[in-house]
Order: sequence, then structure tokens, then C-alpha cells
Amino acid sequence: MSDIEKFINQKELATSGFRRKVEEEYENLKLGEEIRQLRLSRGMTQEELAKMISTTKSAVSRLENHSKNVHLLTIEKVAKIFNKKVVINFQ
Amino acid sequence: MSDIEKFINQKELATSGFRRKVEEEYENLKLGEEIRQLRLSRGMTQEELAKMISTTKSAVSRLENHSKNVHLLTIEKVAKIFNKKVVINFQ
DNA sequence: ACACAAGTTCACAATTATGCTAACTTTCAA
DNA sequence: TTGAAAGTTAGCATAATTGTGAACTTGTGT
Repeated sequence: MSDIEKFINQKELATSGFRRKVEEEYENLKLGEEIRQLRLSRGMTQEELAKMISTTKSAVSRLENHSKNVHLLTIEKVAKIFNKKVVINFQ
Repeated sequence: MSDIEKFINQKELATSGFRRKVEEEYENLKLGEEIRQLRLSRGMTQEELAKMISTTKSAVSRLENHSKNVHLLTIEKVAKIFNKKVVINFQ
């Protein structure tokens, strides 16, 4: 169980509305975190990745930290750099 | 043989670059097609779905047929209607 | 053939993410 | 401690998607 999962399972969070909000926020951050991990696994800085997708480091930071509202194309640009495919499903 | 199958079987597709473009386009359309299938499986019209996500039927049509460049939030609005979660991974 | 429902396309306005710069904070090695 | 690299945030202009209504096409049942 990850730290975040442990956090979510705290019994304070078990009460209705707040827990849901936390879970939503967790979902929002997951994508950005995945991008960050990909970048770090390649030993790249935000600025290096930024140049490869023709933008600036501030945009990459925003992508990694506020990835909720994002274009699919942006995600695909990043995926291409890492030789990955973006897979989306409804579960 | 469906129209799509006929199209794919054209001999022009055997040559390199163009075939790749077709495959890319296929990827682009998959998401919209998945949304369409979800909608139809619930016996909904585009207009019914449109009202549930506070938009119009023309926007739903566009989403189902030209789903390449789309906001993540749009996809999530749709998913919510069908009690689904949007899952994105890099593969 | 007809009428109606369903779906598509177009153009425009409104909304929203992106690209960018600058200033700030954090990290970390010397 | 101090300096530079790395990362974050804010605000603005730009670019792109979305919302919208109208006109059109397709599909369906009578």
C-alpha cells in the first residue's frame, strides 16, 4: 500500500464528502505524477522535456502538478518522447 | 465487406507513409467510437446524452466522430454519466 | 412516398488550456 | 553559507476546444 493509499484509508477520511474530494484530487494528480516519473526515469529535467515538446519548463511543471484539465494532444506529445502510447479506457 | 474494410484493403495502403497515417487516424477515432458504443448500449440518442452533460447533440456528434483533440474533462463528463472511470496509461 | 427522429456539418461566439516571461522558492553541491 | 540549477507560480496573449443554432443528410417506420 502506497503512502497515498494509506493516507486515503485514514479513518478521518472515511466520513463522506471529504473523502470523496480527496479521492477526486488523487485521481487528478495521478496523470501528472506518472509523467513526472517517466521524466525522472530518463534523468531529464523539466526544461529538457519542455524543449522536446516545444514548450517551456513552466508548462511542464503545470502539467505535472495540475494535470486535471489537459488536452489529449498534450499528453500524446509527452508520450511520444518516451516512446509510449496513450491508452484510454472506461472502467 | 464494410466500407472501412474496403478502404483498408486498397492497395495504396500497402505503401509506407500513407498506411501509417491511416493507422494514426484509426487511433484517433477509437475513443469516439468507444463513447458511441457506451451510449448505444444504454439505448440513448446523442441528444439525450447531450442534455446529461449540458451540451447539444452537435457537440456529441463531434465528440464521437472527431475525438482526436479533446479535453480530458470532456471525456470525464461522459464517463460519469455511464458510471465509468477514465483510465489513462502510457504503454 | 412521406413524415419524423436521429445524426452530421458548418460558422461563430465563448470558454479554456497552452506558450511565454518574469519573479519566486527549493534543492543541492562546493 | 552561497551560488547555480531545478522547479513552482502568476499573469498575460494566443491558440484551440467547446457550446450553440441552423441547415442539411441519413435512417426508420408507416
